[in-house]
Amino acid sequence: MPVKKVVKKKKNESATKADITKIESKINEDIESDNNKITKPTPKKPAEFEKDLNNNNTRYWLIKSEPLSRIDPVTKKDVKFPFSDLLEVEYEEWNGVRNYEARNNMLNMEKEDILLFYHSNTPSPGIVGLAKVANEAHPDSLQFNSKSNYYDSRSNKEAPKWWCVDVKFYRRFRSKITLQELRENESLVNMSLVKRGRLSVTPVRKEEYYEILKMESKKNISNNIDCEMDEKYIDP
DNA sequence: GCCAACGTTGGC
DNA sequence: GCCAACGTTGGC
Repeated sequence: MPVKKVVKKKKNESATKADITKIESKINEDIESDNNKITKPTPKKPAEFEKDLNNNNTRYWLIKSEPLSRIDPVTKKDVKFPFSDLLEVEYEEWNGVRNYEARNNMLNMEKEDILLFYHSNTPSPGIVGLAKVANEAHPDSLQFNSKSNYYDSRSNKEAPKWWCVDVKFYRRFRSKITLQELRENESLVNMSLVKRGRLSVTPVRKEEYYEILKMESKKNISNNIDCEMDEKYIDP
C-alpha cells in the first residue's frame, strides 16, 4: 500500500501570480493532450477551393459577429463581440457555432488562413476588417459545459460534435464594405455570403477576396465600422 | 427516408 | 419587432 506523503502547509500561503500562470498552463497542456487523443473529422472541402487547394495557397473565409449589445434570452448574457474586441486578446476561440456546415468550414481551415470579419445585426451590416486563423480546429469547449447555452448533451469527449478554430486580429479596413455594396458588385453575385445569407462561417474565393480588397482601396478612411478602432490598425 | 413542425438567423 | 429562408428534429 503506497504511503501518502503529507506536505505541511506553510503559514499565510496564498497563490502568487506565477503560481496561477503555472496552474493555467498545466490546465491548457492537459486540454491540448486530451484534444490530441481525439481524431479530427475531415469533412469535404468546399467547391470554392477547387483551384486553390492543390497549390497550397492561402485560403479565405468570412466569419460573422454581432457588434451591438443583444441579450441572449436563454443565458441572459450579452452576445456582442465587435471586431475591436480582438485587440484585447491574443486570440479568441470561435465557439458557439452550432451549424454543421459552418463547423465543417472551420474544420477545413488552416493556420494563417485569412478571415473576413463581418458585422451582422447592425443598421448597416458589412465587412470591417481581416482576422487570421490562430489555431486550427479543436473541440468547442462550450459543448461540454452544462451551464452554457451551447451545451450539447448528445456530444461526448471521445467524439465531439462541435469544433472551432481560434481567431486573431490582423488589420481593420479603411472603411466598412457594406452588404449592400457587396450585393451591388457584379463580380460578387456568387459569394456565399450573398447566396447563403444565414450561414455564419462561409468560404470566400480568391477572386472574391481580391475584389473586396479592391473595393476597400477605393474608400476613404472612415471610423464608422461599428466599433472604436484607431487608423493605425489599417496597415498590418 | 419523408416531411411537418419547430427553431434560428439576420436583413429590413 | 417582423418574417423569409433555411436548418434540424423526430414521428411515422
